[in-house]
Amino acid sequence: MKYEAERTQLSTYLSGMGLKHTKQRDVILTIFLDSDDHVSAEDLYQRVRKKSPSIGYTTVYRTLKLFVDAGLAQEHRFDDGLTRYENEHAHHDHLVCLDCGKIIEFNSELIEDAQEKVAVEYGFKVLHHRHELYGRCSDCENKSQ
Amino acid sequence: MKYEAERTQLSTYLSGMGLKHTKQRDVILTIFLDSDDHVSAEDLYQRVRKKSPSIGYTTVYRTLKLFVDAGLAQEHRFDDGLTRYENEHAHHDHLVCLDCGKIIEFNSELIEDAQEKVAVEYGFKVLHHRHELYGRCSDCENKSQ
DNA sequence: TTCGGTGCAAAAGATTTGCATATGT
DNA sequence: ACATATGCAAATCTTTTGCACCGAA
Repeated sequence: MKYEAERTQLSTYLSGMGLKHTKQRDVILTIFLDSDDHVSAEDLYQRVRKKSPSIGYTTVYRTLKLFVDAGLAQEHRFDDGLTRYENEHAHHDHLVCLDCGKIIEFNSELIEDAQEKVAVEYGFKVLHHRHELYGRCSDCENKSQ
Repeated sequence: MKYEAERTQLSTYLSGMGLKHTKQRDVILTIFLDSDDHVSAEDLYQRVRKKSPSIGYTTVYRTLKLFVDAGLAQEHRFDDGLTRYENEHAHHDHLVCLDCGKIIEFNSELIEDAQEKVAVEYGFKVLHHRHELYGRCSDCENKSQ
């Protein structure tokens, strides 16, 4: 079964907190895991209602918060003013091409290490971070020359 | 006179765009430049009304947008859901405390270098970037233990 | 005098909460 | 049976807009 790890993680969290495992939570989890990286509550609600029209917006909203608490999702606020939820999978950062809009994921041990040094310097405990490089990808750079 | 450069920049922008130089804009600019780095419209309004109670929230709000257009301020949305405006100065990144909301600025040559390595690796030309570390500041970390 | 600016009130957009009912344990 | 979950409606919170009056150029 797909998403076994996530289901287990949620179940563990639910029983550990004396919370219930409901049909709604199951449906929402499945659709959330199948969605693009950054869904808003509204996005997800629209997808959920196609599959289960009886599920309300509030439940989707509260379930996303639950996922955050359970460590399955991260909340992010972007410049369009919407709160989006990101499926917490292997950490990565982004290169965003301002010409073609392409988004490239990257990972850099060097950056993570340097970041940790900064955190230590300020006595700051980092829980998560966001790092985005905006510019021109190689394709667009070549095209414009 | 303090803030001469900023005043000139604003005046130039205003006349260039056929806009007017008003008392309100002057008051708001002065207080904005004297404020901490990351003020929300509400923050600034509270300070402004102490000095000039007749100035409305809407004017503060619209004036901040004006500052952004004039290149005097940058709009920034952090993950706490508020829009904040920062006086546009030398580049820096942010540490954001998820408990108390404090925002600390930092600069790291190490990170900038590591970032450049990533860019080269992907043939990416970086024009600007955004790097935020979310977590707990030393004060909150100590408090909770 | 003319056109942008201001301030109020109200709209809009998104998130959050209260409450009666439904449901998992 | 009991405590949590759900779904609706309504409240909040923040950002934005409409409009009549004001004021700088």
